[in-house]
Amino acid sequence: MNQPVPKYYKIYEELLNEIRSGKYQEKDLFPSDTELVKKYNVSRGTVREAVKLLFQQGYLIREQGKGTFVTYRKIHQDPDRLIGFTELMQQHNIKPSAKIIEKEITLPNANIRHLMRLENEQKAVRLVRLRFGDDQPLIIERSYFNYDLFEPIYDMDLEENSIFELLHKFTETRLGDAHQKIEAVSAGLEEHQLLGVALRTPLLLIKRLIKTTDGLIFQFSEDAYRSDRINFSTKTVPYHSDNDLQPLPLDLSDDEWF
Amino acid sequence: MNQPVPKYYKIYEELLNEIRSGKYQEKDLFPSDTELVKKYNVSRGTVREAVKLLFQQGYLIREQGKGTFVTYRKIHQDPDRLIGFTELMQQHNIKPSAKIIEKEITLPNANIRHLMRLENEQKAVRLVRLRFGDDQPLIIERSYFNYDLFEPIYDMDLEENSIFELLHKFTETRLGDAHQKIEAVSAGLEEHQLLGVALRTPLLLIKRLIKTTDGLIFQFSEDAYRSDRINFSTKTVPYHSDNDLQPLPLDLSDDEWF
DNA sequence: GTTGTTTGGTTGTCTATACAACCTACATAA
DNA sequence: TTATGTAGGTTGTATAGACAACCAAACAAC
Repeated sequence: MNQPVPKYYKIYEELLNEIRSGKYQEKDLFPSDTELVKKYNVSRGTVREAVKLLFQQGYLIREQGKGTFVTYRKIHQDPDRLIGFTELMQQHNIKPSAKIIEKEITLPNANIRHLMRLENEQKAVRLVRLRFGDDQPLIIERSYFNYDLFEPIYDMDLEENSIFELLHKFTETRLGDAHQKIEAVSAGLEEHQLLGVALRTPLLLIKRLIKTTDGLIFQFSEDAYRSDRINFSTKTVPYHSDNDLQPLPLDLSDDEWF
Repeated sequence: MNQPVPKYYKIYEELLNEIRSGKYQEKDLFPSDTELVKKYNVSRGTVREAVKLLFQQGYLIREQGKGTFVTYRKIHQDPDRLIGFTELMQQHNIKPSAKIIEKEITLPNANIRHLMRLENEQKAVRLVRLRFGDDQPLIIERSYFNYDLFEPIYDMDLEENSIFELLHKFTETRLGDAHQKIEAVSAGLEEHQLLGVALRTPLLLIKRLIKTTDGLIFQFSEDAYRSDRINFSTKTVPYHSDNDLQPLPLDLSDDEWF
C-alpha cells in the first residue's frame, strides 16, 4: 500500500503542463477556483492546494478580488528536476552543450567516500564536463556519481543529454533533496584553460550533494561558474498567507542590475 | 477596514516565540494538531496553516504517524527580519559588531537613483560598514538607504545595533520582499585593508535590493563576504505536499563538507 | 459629468467532519 | 521467544459549507 499520489498533486502537474505549453497568455487570467472545482470535480480546498503550489513556485499571482494570473518569470526553477542547466539554457534560448573532459570508474579517496556514504569497495564514476551556452564555456563541472546508480547510463551520450533526464528516463532512481554551498574561488590553470578566463579570475564554486528518494547519495559535484556570465539570484518574500522564500537561484540576465 | 491579522498567523507567531524561547527541546515533541486545536479553540485546518508556516521555515519536522518535532537548525532564517547578520552570529554564539567606515547624506548617481526609484531631488544615505564576528572582519557592507525612510534612525548607534531592528522599533516602515544576486569578485585594495585578506582574494559579493511593504525601495547594498569564513548554503527539497524550496542561505559551519 | 451604491465574482479565512496512511506499543497466539 | 495482529494516536488528504475582504463594472442619484 504505497502512498498514492494525492489529487491536488495530479491537478498541480496538469496545470503546470498547461502553463508550460503556453496555454495561458502572459499576465492573462487563469481559471478561478470555482471553475477548477467544476473542471476537476473536487472540492475547493483541493484545487487551492494545487494552485498554491504553482503560486509558491512563481508561476501564478493571485490577487484578492481580481483573480489569478499567469506570470512567465525569467527566473523560475522546477524543484522536481532540480538545477537544470539544460532547462535554464533553453529558457534563455541559448544552445546548451557539453564536452567531457574526464570520465572513469574509480575508487575515490576517503573524503569523498565519507561524503557520499560509500562503503570501502563501492566504486564511483568520476566525471568532469565543460558546459557551454551558445558554444561559450560557462561551467566546469567536476562530479562523482554513485556507480551502482549511474551504471545504466554510463555508456550513454553525456555530451548531448542532461544526466538528470537520462536518469529519469532509463532508470528507476528518483532524485530527492539536495544541499548546496556557494563559495568564491580563484581560477587556476585548468579553469583558465577550459573556461578561457584569466588566471585568478574569481569564480563561483557550487558544491552540491544530491540524494535519491531512497536516501542514497547520487552525486557530489563541484561546479565552477564564470561569474561574469552566470549569477545566482534569490527573491525573498515576506509575510503572506502562503508563501515562503521563492524558489530560486540560477539566472543569466543582468538587466536592471547593471 | 484593513485586512485583519488572520488567526493562523497569530498562532504562528505565538508558536514561533515559544520555539525561539527554547520551550521545546531539540528533536523533542511538539504539540499535535489536536492538542493545538484544543489550546487555541480553532479548527484543525487553522492550526495546520500555522504549523505549515513553521514547517516551511525549517523550525519543525512532521512525520506521518509519529508526530511533529522541533529542529533547532544551524541554518534557518527568518523571512520577516530578513538576512539577519546579527541573528546569524547569535545563533553561532559569535559576538557580532560593526564599524562605520563611511556615513553621509548624499545625492547618488543616476544608476543608483534609477535602481532605487529615487526622484531627482531625493537624497540617500550612503553607509559603509565593516562587520565583525568575534572581532574578526567578515563583511564589507556598502549600502544606500532611502533617506526619507532612514532619517528617524540616522543618528542612532549603527555600530552596536541591527539596522533592521532599529527600523522595526522606532519607525512604522516594514520591510517587504528582497532581491539578491550573488557573484564572485576579487579583493581590491579596500577589501585587502579592511578584511585583512590578500589582494585578489576571491570574495562573494551579494547585491541586494530591499523593498518596504509599501513598495518603496529601502536599501540597495553590495556586501562583500570573506568566502573562507562565510558560505551560503541552500537545501532543495523535492516533491512533498507542502514544501517548496527550503528557506535559505547564510551559513557559517563547514562541518561535513570538509 | 461626478459621485455614491449595489451587485456579482474572486480570493482569503475558518469551521466541522471524515477517512486514509502510518507509527508505536501492547496484547495475543504460535 | 517470536510473530502477529489489534488499538489508539498522529499526520495527510479531501469534502462541503460559510462568511469576510476586495475588486470591477453597472447602475442610480445628484
